[in-house]
Amino acid sequence: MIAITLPDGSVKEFEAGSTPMDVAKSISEGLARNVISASYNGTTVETSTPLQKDGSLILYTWNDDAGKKAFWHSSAHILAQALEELYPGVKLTIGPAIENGFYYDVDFGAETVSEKDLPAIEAKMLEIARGKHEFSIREASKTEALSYYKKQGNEYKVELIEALEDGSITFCDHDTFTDLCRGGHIPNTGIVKAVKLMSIAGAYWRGDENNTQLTRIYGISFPKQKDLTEYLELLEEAKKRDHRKLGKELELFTFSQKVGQGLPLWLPKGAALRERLENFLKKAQKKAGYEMVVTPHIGQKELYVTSGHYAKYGADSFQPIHTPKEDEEFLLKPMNCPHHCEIYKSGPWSYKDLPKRYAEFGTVYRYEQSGELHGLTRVRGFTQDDAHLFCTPDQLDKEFKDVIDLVLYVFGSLGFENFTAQVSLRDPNTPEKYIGNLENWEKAEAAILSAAKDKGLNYVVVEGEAAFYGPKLDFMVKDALGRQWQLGTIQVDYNLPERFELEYKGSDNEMHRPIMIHRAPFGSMERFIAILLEHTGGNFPLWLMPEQVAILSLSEKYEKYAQKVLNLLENDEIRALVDNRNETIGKKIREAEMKKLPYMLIVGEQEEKDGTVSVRKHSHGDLGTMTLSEFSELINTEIQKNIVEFNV
RNA sequence: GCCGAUGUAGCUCAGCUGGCUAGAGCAGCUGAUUUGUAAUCAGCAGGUCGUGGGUUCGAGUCCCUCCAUCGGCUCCA
Repeated sequence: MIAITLPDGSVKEFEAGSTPMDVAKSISEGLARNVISASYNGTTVETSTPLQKDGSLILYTWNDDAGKKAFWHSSAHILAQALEELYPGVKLTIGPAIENGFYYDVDFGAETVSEKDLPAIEAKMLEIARGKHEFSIREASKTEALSYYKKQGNEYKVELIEALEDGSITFCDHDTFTDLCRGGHIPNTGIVKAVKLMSIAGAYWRGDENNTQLTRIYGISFPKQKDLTEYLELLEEAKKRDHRKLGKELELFTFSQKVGQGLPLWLPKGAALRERLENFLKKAQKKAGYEMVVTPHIGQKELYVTSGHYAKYGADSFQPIHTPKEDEEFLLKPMNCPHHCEIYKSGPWSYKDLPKRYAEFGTVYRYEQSGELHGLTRVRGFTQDDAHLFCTPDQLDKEFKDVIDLVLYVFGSLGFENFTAQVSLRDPNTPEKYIGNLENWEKAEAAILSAAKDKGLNYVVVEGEAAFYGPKLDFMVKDALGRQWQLGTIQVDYNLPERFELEYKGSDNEMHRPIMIHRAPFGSMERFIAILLEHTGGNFPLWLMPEQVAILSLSEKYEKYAQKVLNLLENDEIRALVDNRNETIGKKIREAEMKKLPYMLIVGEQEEKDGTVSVRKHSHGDLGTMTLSEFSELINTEIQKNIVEFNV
């Protein structure tokens, strides 16, 4: 007999060799029907794995993340079998579960498979699923495993197996299909009732662009057809919040083939929104002791040679600008830091002058690969809400923490609650990617980790995500489709001060090197506004709205009164417009609703007589009649509600 | 940059296997209407079918080049 501990703490005795499914059956028949995966002593097991010793068992259903993972991983096996049947000779590589669904990377050889082929593959998958084939794990020796795939001529699986230890290799079988697999499947294929193959894409073997490009097929599957329908509806809803679509509809920004790809053009309403955001941050920065600076959009090549940017990115950047004079080369600035270093260098500083905090909404240009451009979230010309802090080692911790507070203030004020704090460290295996010495890197990384810890941030650590000059604390936010984007960033840098030979005089009358903090709470205006658009669906907080109120005249007869209302609102610094077109009130309301105008004021005979307005709120409907001062108060209360002052 | 897809009027889209002067709705303009909480009616105008080449008696439709966009990969100072 073995003792099995369940998540509620209860311990039950079972015969050795009982399976998680047996345990589920002993608890309830309903659970046995729904259990699709399990973990034993912290390791994923099959529901059919015989348990031989005491331990703690967790049973998973579709409602658990681990259950979904097993479900989708198993679906990837079904996809692989379908592909083998439809495309004999296809070489399988890897097929994991992902956040939403699964994919399988395969090598089709000379054959081209496109989206048109997906329905046929889906049909095959469902046919296999309906066969209710059981998944079963078996162990295999390394020799056996190697010879199996060598016979198939599958060099990818051979490479994978060669990296595995003999004795730890398992295969998973179902129906006629076999795959190298470490386990974690649902009991049988029949549980998969709905499948949708989403897209097809190229993906490099092992994520390295020097390797063969494989074909990746993305899919998602569900235990009920209804779940799939709901998921697809959710995706449709998300598409409505796409910032590219909303940006066009709300007349915020546009692109022009003639100007060039990745170079956004800000329309009047977008520019107004942007300016408001800038002012919001400027105000907080002023309180936090920042000073604004302004630097040019280009700089001599030498500047970037000094900073290291030229060596690192020179070949992949916009190429140098040549002047009539020979041997003169300028680069479009890809970053503001070198310029700010030179500002620091413009005067001698004592430790009493530090920290210096130079801020600039600095526009930079980076030659991003064409396939990488994406609306406003990845562009070639963008404006960073940049600042560089130069401080003494003693000041570093406090300065860093103050910046964290500022970033949290910005995120909080704009409603970004679901962000991930990510400590981005260097990859110790690729030192050639970074400048500076190890000692400085370790100091910088330690500074970030301890500040993040002290601040109680819930953060993840990711190696290999650091900038080439220093580690970062990044604030990641997801877009409407769940893709993660880096918005705010704070970086500790010991290297640029060294390269630019920055100094200050210490209390010991000796020269010392300051430490530099790079930081951008928004990240860039472009990306921040894009993500803000997707989060709010275009319904920005009232204080940010380019237009807050539309005054809709019932007919042209009331134009004078509408104009009077407009003037009074403008006196209260409320942004309003008059719609006095020769259209029905229904149409004016409809258009104002579609433009997401927060408030509509309807004025007609009655209102003019009483000196009132009839108030309608976007997506809430009629709020009734009120006097203008009542309305003014209503709207100002709402505006104030959103604005929290930044306290240092 | 790589893999796959897409590109028709300002916007959203139709145009089957190549065949008369390329269509619709919305937006625009003109006129009528002067309106009470999500589309008033009528008329008019608007397109080198992304670009350049090719096949063909004939190309929006087939083939190639390039450009841009979309979904991924790689990259992201």
